[in-house]
Amino acid sequence: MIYLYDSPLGPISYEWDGECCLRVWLEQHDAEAVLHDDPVSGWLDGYFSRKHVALPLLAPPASGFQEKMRAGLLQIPAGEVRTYGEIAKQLDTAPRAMGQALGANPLPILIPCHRVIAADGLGGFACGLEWKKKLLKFERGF
DNA sequence: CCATTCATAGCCT
DNA sequence: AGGCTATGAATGG
Repeated sequence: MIYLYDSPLGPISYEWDGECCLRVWLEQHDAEAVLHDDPVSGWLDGYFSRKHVALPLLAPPASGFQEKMRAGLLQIPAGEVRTYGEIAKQLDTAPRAMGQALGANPLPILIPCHRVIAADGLGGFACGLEWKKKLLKFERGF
């Protein structure tokens, strides 16, 4: 089931099967219902009110690498950023692979892929650069 | 200082 | 298997 969450930064849709969060869109996808009583919306409430809430159960990573990447990203404190290169070194992989894996990440925001930027500029963002800018701007207030 | 090139590893078709 | 990156470092003008 896909739900819609109306965040201060824009519409967020997510698929929730009652157990774990399967995927997240940074747009009004094909939301079938508006619900505010599951761990995902609870986490989003916490995020946007700058409180720490435990992550809901997430869809299992598609690969072992994505699992490592997830763990690495979750170590980044809110309001801070890393470069693709730094994460790559930490995970003992190549910077380019990071972009690929991050772009394939089905769970933006929950997995804070927006806190990863290029060594010189902003880098890219699968769901639109505007979101990345907005999220980083929001997190600067942490 | 800008443009091009290449090494690199994981993802998609 | 081959092509495509949300990169980065090195090179050449």
